[in-house]
Amino acid sequence: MEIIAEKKKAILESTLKLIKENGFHGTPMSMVAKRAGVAAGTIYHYFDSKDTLIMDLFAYTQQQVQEAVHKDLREGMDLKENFFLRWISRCQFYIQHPDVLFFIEQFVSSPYYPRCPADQNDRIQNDIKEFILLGHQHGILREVDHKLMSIMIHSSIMTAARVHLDGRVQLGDKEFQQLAQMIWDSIRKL
Amino acid sequence: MEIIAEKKKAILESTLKLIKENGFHGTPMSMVAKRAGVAAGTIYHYFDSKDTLIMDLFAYTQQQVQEAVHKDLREGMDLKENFFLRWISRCQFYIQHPDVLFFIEQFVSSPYYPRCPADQNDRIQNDIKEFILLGHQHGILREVDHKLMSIMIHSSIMTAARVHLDGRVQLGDKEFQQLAQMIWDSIRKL
DNA sequence: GCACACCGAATGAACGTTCAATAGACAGAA
DNA sequence: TTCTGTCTATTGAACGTTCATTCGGTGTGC
Repeated sequence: MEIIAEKKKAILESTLKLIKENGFHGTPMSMVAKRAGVAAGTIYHYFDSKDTLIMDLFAYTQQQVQEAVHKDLREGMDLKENFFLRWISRCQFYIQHPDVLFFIEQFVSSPYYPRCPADQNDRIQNDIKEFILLGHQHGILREVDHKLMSIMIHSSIMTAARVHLDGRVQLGDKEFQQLAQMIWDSIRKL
Repeated sequence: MEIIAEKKKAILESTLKLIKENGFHGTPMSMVAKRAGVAAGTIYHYFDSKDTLIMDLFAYTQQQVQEAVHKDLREGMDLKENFFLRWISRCQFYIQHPDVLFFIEQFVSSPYYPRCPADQNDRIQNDIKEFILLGHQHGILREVDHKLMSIMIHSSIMTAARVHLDGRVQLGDKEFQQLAQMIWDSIRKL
């Protein structure tokens, strides 16, 4: 766990916010610099280029998500509880951090994504996958490729969070439970 | 149904392909012009700006998707058959037209999307929604907001197609059936 | 001779990146 | 303590490129 220099962090955070507001293109380096309270040149002290800034930002957000979800986990839960907790806390994280959600969405459907190392790609779904493997061992989940399953789950989480943030549908406790139940029913053996 | 001038269509199609290859930024108007076999200025005869070109392209792809799905529909299917057919044929359309999928993905997670009229936003899920309403009337589907449900369904389709195209998981007939079944089980009353 | 589709070089603004210059921190030498 | 040199962090004006857009002009059909 590397300690990130204050200015470096400021740069990452401003980029995150600006990309949410203006998209990848809409955010020139000069704007990032201004928002972060540094000079344009300073960015290049920490990052080789705009591209690597964005790639690094992806790794940075990944780490944030993972930490947030792990914080909520407890011992001694059965698989279903475990699933509900993971699904809901991840969804809530995205809702509390819209900039992270928007950035990840934009990143994964951009030409940047395929360029980053496969193991990092997958880290998004890593703890989901670990959970699925367990479920398969117990014979509770359907016999579906676990990679496919984990991606489908993660996509459902992001979609739900997105819909809520867009204001298209308000998600409260009841809806979280409903959604988690829906996805749970889609992966478990009936 | 407007008849689209040949050059206009060529411009739309090249933009679609180029955006798939290079993303929104990576595709300058000059490149679009070259690929479409027209002069740069010609683009501005048909479109006010790059922005409106992209917005129009969105409407254009929407229409393509809708036509493709409707072609497959037959009369006298029960709700489950209906759902399977819609889910699978839409997924297959995206797989056969990766550029459409990539463009839509990129578009909806960009600052362009919120800028287009709400009714057009929703047309993506329009026929899905119509189906859901029917299912609700028959008491077959869960009591979940139909807007939410239709978005979740559409997202599952796009995700599946995407995973297949990325080569992360090969989808054959068996997998399509499995997936449609999963999603079906997530929306129906158990 | 008017209207329309089309061309493509020219324009000007925006943007990523560079770099010479400055300031500060720190270590060792005197 | 003071001086000196080195290294790093930072600055922001300047550079060169790229790119969306414009516009004067050409060709074609009516």
